[in-house]
Formats: sequence, C-alpha cells, structure tokens
Amino acid sequence: METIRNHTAVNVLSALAQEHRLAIFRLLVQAGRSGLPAGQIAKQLDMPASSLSFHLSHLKNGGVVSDERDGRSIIYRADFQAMNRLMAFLLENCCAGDDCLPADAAETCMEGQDA
Amino acid sequence: METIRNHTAVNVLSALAQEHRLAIFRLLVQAGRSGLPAGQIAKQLDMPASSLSFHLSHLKNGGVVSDERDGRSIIYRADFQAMNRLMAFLLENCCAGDDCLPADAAETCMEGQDA
DNA sequence: TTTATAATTCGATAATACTGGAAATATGGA
DNA sequence: TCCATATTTCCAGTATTATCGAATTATAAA
Repeated sequence: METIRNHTAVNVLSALAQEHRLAIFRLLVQAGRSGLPAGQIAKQLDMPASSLSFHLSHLKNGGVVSDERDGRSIIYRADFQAMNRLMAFLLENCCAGDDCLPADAAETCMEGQDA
Repeated sequence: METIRNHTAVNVLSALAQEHRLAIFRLLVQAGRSGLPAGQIAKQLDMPASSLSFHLSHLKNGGVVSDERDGRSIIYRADFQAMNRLMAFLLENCCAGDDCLPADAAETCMEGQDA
C-alpha cells in the first residue's frame, strides 16, 4: 500500500484547493524567487492577518510554500519543485506504463531556487 | 478580476484533494483510454456504491474524469487535458513573466484521447 | 412483463474546514 | 527598557464535506 504518498499528494492538493490559498500561491508564483512578506500578501489580497496566517500554514504544511524570517517580517515563497512532484505522482504509471511520459513541467522554472 | 478561472481551478483541485477521489483518479489514469466501469472501481477500491458515486460526481464536476454509458455500466475515464490546463494556470505568469516556461506536461500522454 | 444488475439520488449523521477578533509572541528601534 | 510593527495562536461560531444504508432510476435479459 502506498497510502503514504497518496496521503502526501492529498496534502499538496488540498493546500491549493481553496480560493484564498490558490490566490496566495499564484501571487507567490508570480513574485518568483524574491517571495513576499505575509503583510504584503494580506494587503494585496485584502484579508485579515489571522485568516491569512491560517491559510499560509496550510500551504506550508502542504509543502507548496516555504517561509524564512527576515527581521520582523516572514518571507513566503512558492515551491516549484512541489508542482513537479505532484504531477509526477498524478500521472504515475500512466496508461499502464505505455511510456507515454508526461509530468516534468516546472522544471525549467526557477530552477535551483531551493538548492 | 479573473475569479472565474480561479474558481474553476479550485474545482479541479478539490476534486482531487481527497484520499478516495485521488485513488479513483489514479486508477483511471493507469487504466488509460479504455477506462473502467463504476462497479470495477468500487470493487478494486473496496468502497460502497453510494460513496463511490458521490466521489465520482465530484471528479466529474471538476472535469478530471468523463463518463459514458455502455449498457448497464457507466465507463469512467481520466481527462488528461485537465491536468495540462491546471498546471498552466498554476504556473501562469510565473516569475513575473521571465519566460521560464513550464506547464505543458501530460501532453504526450494519451494524446487525442478526447478528440 | 418480471426479474436481475448497475449505478445514482436521498437523507440523516459525523467530521472537518473556514472565519476573524482578541490575546500572545517575536523582532527591531527610540 | 518601552513602544511599535509583523505575524501567529487561540477560540467560538458558522459552513462545508464525507459517509453509507435505503429507496430510486436505467438498462438488459429471461
């Protein structure tokens, strides 16, 4: 049983499966490697700090964003590798293994970001 | 405001963001173009018909599976294009448009499936 | 038509997730 | 030290989602 990986993928997916969180993630994707401090995100998406924090922790839990403290602020960044891994898992053993290879997008994007 | 597309993507994501539904989807990915009748899925994943039906309707609603009646059975198939569209949306305008192109995986896989 | 099979809808219950103000925690500057 | 800023945690109320047996609908075969 590969329930572990299945469970992991569900975490990634449900991290993104919410209006606010998807908006946050996409904002971070667009911000690129420099990321954005939580306050900026709250301002740009016009949401209360506590709600934002709730969603950020979900995204972090799902592994689709990373955080790093910088002074009083905490900088959030999208993790592009997570997208790769997700796609690979979703399309794993696709078409019963008739090597119809997919799933290595996002590779070029921000490569070496978290090296 | 592109809330429409954001909303659509949330539908796709939450369709997959559940243990059972993810398992169903992956089973269908592996089954390939021939798909599987609901009964087969229920048997292979050992779940009650009504629960399965509930989840299948979510997957259908999210556009990640299609259904087609064949006699008494209803055949379900994974929609690979949906994965493409999702990735494209997630990584849209990635890194502020520094053309770090991603997101066209799954293209080769089962191409022409729903043509 | 009657009977059997395949799947869905209904409905009540249980579980999980979302929201946002108020309080708590960190950090940096005066 | 004391104050301001940035963010998170706590909490409660509300809302959404999952579960599955029983009833229903659709199809096919006897």
